[in-house]
Amino acid sequence: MNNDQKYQRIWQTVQKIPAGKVASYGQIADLAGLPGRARLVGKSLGYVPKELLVPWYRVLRSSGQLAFPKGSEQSQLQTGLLQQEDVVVLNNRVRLREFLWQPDLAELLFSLEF
DNA sequence: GTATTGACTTCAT
DNA sequence: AATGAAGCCAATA
Repeated sequence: MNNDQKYQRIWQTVQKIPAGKVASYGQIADLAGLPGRARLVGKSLGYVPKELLVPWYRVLRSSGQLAFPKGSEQSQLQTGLLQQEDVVVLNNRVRLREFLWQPDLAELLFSLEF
């Protein structure tokens, strides 16, 4: 399996995150069938083609922290996009107890059909 | 080949 | 709660 395919799977998986919810890099890696590859997920989100419409901003660290430093250009953009869908971002962090995406696995894996 | 890098995660302070 | 070390692993160089 080549890189493009891995990236495609990651992007597809990220597209399944519903508006108003967030997921962690590691979680997306697992769901995409690439366990242990959290860092690859981050990398691939930097490569999303602009015409593809992947909600990269719904992906955060396992701690709920945004991946970018507080106050950075990117973190501000991400915060804005999340707040547009009523996700509360406080101090560069999202409350996972409230906003973490918890998909039905059987349904999700079927809908992905790798 | 080896070495470094990183939109990460976990565990121990 | 915050910080840092160690672990992680594919992609690059």
